Amino acid sequence: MSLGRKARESILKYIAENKLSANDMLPSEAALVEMLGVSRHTIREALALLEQERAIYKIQGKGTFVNRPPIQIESGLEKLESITEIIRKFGYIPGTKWVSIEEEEPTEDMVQRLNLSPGEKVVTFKRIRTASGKMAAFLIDTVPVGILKGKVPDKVPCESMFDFFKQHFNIVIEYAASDIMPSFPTREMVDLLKVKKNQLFLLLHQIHYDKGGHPVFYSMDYFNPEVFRFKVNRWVQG
Amino acid sequence: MSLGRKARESILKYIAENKLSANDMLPSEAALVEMLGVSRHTIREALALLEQERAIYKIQGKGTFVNRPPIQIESGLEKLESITEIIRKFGYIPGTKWVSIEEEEPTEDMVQRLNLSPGEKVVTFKRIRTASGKMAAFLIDTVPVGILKGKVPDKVPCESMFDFFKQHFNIVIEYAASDIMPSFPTREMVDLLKVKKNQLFLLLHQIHYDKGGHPVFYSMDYFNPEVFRFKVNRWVQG
DNA sequence: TAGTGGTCTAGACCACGAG
DNA sequence: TCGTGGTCTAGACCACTAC
Repeated sequence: MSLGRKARESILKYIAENKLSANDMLPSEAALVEMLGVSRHTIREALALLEQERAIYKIQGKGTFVNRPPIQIESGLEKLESITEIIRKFGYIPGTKWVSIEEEEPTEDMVQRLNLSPGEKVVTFKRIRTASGKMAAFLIDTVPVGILKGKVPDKVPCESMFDFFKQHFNIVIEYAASDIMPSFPTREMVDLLKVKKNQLFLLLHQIHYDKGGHPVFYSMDYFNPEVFRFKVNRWVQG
Repeated sequence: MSLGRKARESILKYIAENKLSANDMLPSEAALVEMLGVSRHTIREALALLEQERAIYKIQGKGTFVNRPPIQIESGLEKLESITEIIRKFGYIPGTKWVSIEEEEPTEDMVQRLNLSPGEKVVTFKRIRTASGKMAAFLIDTVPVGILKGKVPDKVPCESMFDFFKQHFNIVIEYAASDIMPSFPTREMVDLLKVKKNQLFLLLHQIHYDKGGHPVFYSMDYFNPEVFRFKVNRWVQG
């Protein structure tokens, strides 16, 4: 953990211990330098982090102030996390049941969305995710064979596709463009999961991109709303 | 204009003049220091700006690279807009059919969510929103009478509640915490809207806050997914 | 005038990636 | 091993706010 991160923690601790509330002024940067024994650059790094999180705000010439607290800090759908992380955050134990890994011809849609080369096939991964044993989500991930270096893996040793791409192909997912919609289960899900035909699911269609903006994989995630409460934090202008 | 900003311009100019394209490597930070005659700190400031704009990306140990330019991101649910604006953005003509405006006793939930004073009542606004005549959404807005200065309006002269609060009470909505879930229509909706009992809706439960972080109103919005395609842009870490 | 955050410099060492 | 970006220090001056 960097000194900047540590300074961030210390400042948060200071706010809590001294019971600072909305619009209270923090110690000046010079004072924080003395208090925490680090350089001003490091203090400003910590303050920049807190400002990004909307925990504080600065006014030149006046000082640094605590932001209105009642804004919930809980992160919502706008933050891209692996489903494993999300299940843990909800206090459940994540589990996975593999359904299938198959090489397929891509649909026209997929060719466009994943920017596939002519003739390039895709590999489809199907999984059931569980939260403390309860059916939480049904996941269909579609990956170009090119990304997998032409090989169709017979096993994926990771809980999360993010870890899989990071560890085996050094690809870091950074961004996902998601369509979100209500949905009934597919016939396959009714058979596999023993859910009712008219049970409600939240369906996310997502294209995942790496740092360079290249599409890496497509996913169709059916979430069980009885397990998850989905949140979105929405800002004007942002 | 700061040196950092100027350096940003110079780097963009460099990219254009040397015709760098996606994934081409930029000169190293040390090289840019020499080229532009400023300190490394300033160069890093300029690069941070460009990285935020997603014009470039960095990989530690390797270098700094030009990003793929056409990463144009349609704004999604994470941006808070009035439904009127959203309908317009989809190319439809927004319309409103008023259902009712009624003063009510708040539920316990509502007392907590809207931080109501003891005994404070709420006013419930029910509307049908249409998009070029098609049923687009069913909206239930719940407002503390305190916000309305104790009066129950018999009409709302605005298309959007945001405009209503801005124009009549000088309250600017800045943020909403939303729960998002799939839903069937309520019995009221089935009667009013002539929709099928098992038609799918996307339901958003939202608390709207003003700039000061005070809750202003609660809304339950049932969206017709046949009219809207909902998007969320999701980032790692952000 | 004094105190605050904003910008900038010069220099150092560390962590990562590739040959 | 070398070059890259990541982190950190010490010190300087500027711009804005308040008194």
